[in-house]
Amino acid sequence: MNIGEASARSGLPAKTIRYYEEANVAPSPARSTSGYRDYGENDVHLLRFIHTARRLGFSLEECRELVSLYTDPNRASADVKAIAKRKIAEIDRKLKNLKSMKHTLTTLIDECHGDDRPDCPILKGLAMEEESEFHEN
Amino acid sequence: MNIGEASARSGLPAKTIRYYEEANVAPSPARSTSGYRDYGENDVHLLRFIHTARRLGFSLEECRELVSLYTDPNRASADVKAIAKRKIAEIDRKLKNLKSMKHTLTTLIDECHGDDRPDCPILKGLAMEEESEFHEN
DNA sequence: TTTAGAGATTCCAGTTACTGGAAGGTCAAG
DNA sequence: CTTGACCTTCCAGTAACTGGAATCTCTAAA
Repeated sequence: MNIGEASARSGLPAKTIRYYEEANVAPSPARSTSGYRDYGENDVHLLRFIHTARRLGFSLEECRELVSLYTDPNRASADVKAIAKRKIAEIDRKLKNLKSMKHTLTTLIDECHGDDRPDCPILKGLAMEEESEFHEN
Repeated sequence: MNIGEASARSGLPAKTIRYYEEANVAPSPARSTSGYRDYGENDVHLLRFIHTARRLGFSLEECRELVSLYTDPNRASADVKAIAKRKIAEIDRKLKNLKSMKHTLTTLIDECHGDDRPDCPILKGLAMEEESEFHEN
């Protein structure tokens, strides 16, 4: 099948599929005489696999790792588990920071009357001297 | 004060301060005869303001907006409130997706025995045909 | 048969928000 | 006077694409 169909069936834009191929994440399929990429069912599976991994927050680098684990019949599931665990820890950090951000903004908004008067607690809150309760990204 | 001190006092790396200046987010301070940037207290306030806004998840574009609101004595706090509200909605979307990601990964990990056997539920989960329960980024 | 349109190809540029490094100028201390 | 820390500018690179230009190729209709 052409890249358009592979795109429709994997959910990845054609441009992105080409980019992934260039970046050695997605497979390099056979080419037709006219140079069109020709994908098979297995390729679509792999593209969907990558798509899902990306949406789960894995970087392209991690996807490369995951794909090689996926295609390697001798892989150890312990390797995969370790990657997934690292990812969860990272997600927890992000959740923590986002919650803190939301709290700060919500507090700020609650204190803001939102009229046309020129003093605004949100701007004041952003300008505060002390460190806020969240650190790092 | 030199950029190094402004950096220490605002928490922003010197490189980043220069970049912000180039990007019209941070102020362009006066220069000494030798070309060194010379920051004042107000500049440091503004840099801290920008730093906080960035950590709260505002893009540089939004920071530009916020800074102009901050420095404009005729600003309406309603404008600021609107930006903050947009930001909160965005944070909520991110929280939702991250939670969903975490749930999926946790489920996958729980099912994974993590030994050296070659079949791994995580990889299987990633390869599943059906759409997962989360959509968009 | 021609022709229009969709879809394919490659390559180049731009995005966001920095970060690193090179090459060189300046400043204060010893 | 030299050393080392600090400053300057500029160039390149990062991640993960996205958009656009110029150019094929394929299919179906007039």
